[in-house]
Amino acid sequence: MPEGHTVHRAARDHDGDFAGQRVLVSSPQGRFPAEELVDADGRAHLERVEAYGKHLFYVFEGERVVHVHLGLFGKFFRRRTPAPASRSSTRLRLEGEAMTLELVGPTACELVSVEDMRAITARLGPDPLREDANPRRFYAYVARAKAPIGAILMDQSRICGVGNVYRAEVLHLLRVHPETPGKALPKATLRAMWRLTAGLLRRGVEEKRIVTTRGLTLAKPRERVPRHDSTHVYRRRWCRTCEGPVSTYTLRARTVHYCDACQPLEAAAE
DNA sequence: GCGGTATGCCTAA
DNA sequence: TAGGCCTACCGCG
Repeated sequence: MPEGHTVHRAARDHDGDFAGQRVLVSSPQGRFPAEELVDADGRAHLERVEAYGKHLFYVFEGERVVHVHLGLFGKFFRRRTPAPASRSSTRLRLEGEAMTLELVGPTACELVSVEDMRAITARLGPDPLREDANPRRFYAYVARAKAPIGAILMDQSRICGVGNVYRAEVLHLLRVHPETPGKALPKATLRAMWRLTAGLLRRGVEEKRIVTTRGLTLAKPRERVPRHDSTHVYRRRWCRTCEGPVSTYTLRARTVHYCDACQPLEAAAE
């Protein structure tokens, strides 16, 4: 689940659940130093929760920040308070007035300072899900990059929040081959790429899952797009658009999915 | 119960 | 580029 949409949705939900409260903080698994954050009653005052790309920041009183990165396996379990007993693998547990949160399997869950938080976000490219995002940094880099666009989209220092699923789907919808060098892409295609990425990510935040089919509009409340129909090429054997075979190869240790017929290399590189 | 798989990313060589 | 981290889930038997 964890591409940018998951993280931004978590920030929104958790901010609503806990911001402004003295939250009971613990680490049933013992690998997060909750005792360094809490007062004698086991609680700490949470001011707000913020997302930047795939990074989450829980900002507590006193400029103390819990930095979370879900990695490949990380997952949240959100329940009403009082919640049932924690599973033993729970790295971080937050108990608020109405909701209780458990975090399992994250790559990062650490107590940092506000300066550390700034240093982390400073390393990231613009995030299409943030109001303050400036896509010009992305355009400027791609316009002179020899690197394939398929690699650039996954590079969090160039554009952040995009993962393997959105990469495959954005390139497919724009009919761009993943091996196209950045600088071969027309400016108009780049602008469309940013807008499409932002639109798909926003839809993901609302639907709490990645759906790139059936346009950018949200599914009707009860109309759940079946899993096998939620992407065009990602993890599919046959292209949803042309029904031809989906090709895969490994680029920087990640499997790229694309359709050779819909995304020819020449066409994209004019 | 076991083995394979996954939407990520860091480090060593 | 390969390996490691770390967990849930699913299909198979």
